[in-house]
Amino acid sequence: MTTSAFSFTLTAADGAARRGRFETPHGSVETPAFMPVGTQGSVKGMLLRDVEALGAEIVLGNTYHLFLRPGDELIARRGGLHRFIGWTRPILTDSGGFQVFSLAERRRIHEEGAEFHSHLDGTRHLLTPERAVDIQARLGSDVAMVLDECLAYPATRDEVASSMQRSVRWARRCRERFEALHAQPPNPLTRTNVGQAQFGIVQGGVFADLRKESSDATTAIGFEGYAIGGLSVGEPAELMYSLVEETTRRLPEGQPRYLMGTGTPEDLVECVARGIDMFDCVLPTRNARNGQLFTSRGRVNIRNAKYAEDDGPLDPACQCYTCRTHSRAYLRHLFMAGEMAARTLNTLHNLSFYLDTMRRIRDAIAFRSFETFRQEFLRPS
RNA sequence: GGGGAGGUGGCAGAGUGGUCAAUCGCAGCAGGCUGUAAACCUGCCGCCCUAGCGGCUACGGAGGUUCGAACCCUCCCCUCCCCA
Repeated sequence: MTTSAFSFTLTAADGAARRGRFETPHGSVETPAFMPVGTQGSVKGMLLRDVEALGAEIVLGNTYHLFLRPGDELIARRGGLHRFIGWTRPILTDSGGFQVFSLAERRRIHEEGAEFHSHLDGTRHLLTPERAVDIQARLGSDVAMVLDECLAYPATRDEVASSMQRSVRWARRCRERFEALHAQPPNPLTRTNVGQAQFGIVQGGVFADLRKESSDATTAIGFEGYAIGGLSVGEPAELMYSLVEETTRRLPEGQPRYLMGTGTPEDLVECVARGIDMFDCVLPTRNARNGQLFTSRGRVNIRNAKYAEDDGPLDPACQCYTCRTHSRAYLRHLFMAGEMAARTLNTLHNLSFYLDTMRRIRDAIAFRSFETFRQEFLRPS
């Protein structure tokens, strides 16, 4: 059994920016791509029907969350995550490595894996690299991530080095398990993983030499794609950009590069400029639910009193349903009144803005006008 | 007419001699959020300002007691409840 269902093709380049497409068992994804986050099998505040209508070609799911609830075996019995949630396009699952960071006070980490106290009921669970692979195989995502340790910023060089080296060892174990699973004929619990790809994750904090060491070690293992993890955790944006730039230079040209957990609209443009092909981030969805909207003219906090009688659209340059249909005054009213529709309309807009930005980025690369686009985007009128 | 309860910052509601510009909540104002424990979190919220253990005005009104009153006393105004 091979992983031949996954392939990546570069179709254009403009400077370091790349335009491409990857194929999965559930269809293709145009890159650079933004992947809405659907941690628990739902993009919060949205119907997946509408996420698809916005042009999202792939969404995220999370190993840790889906393992705890409703359980990966339950999902496998339903035919896998796609069938379970009613999403026919590609899905990428994160490994739970981010929860090693975000739930730090509820977990203990050792060589074998990460031990969590469930945030739901306190029960103890051991997430090992092998287990993370098995769970994602049962979920049947198109792209599975290796289990890594996402470290907090700042951290000392020694802490980052030993953590990064452990992430490499974990990546090796993940790959071995992945290949072992694919070497066996599909069984009822793993048939969902046919054609699944696995991405390695580069760590190394803000230390360029450690990033380099991690890149080399991770690419030596060999994955279908490579992610850059452990960034956008509080370090200055310029530092992140330079680390992204140095890291992508060491990654294989012909394989997708995924910057995990990033970022602001500006981050997307800046990191595409440095060779990134894939992004995911909770900012558009979370901030939407909290009243902050991303627009062509900057961020809008719809709670602000100055919008109470603003009859204009949220973003005059946006064609999404929210902007075509409703005024800022109405959106503010809905939000202040705590109406669910406020969250949905806001999320719809923010995702639309992100996905539209990616579309424009792709077009700009294809037309070799990416640098012009970038200058205009970062200097909004 | 008789009896009872009460009037505190936008609302609601603590406080009942000093550490009270006054708990908590709501509403309001502003900020934050980057592989989602997040429809969440933080700050401000009498007025003024050089924003401070700063100045001023304050707990229905007017007096009074006291070194000191939102808290005690007197009178007045007002509200609510019960019985006639």
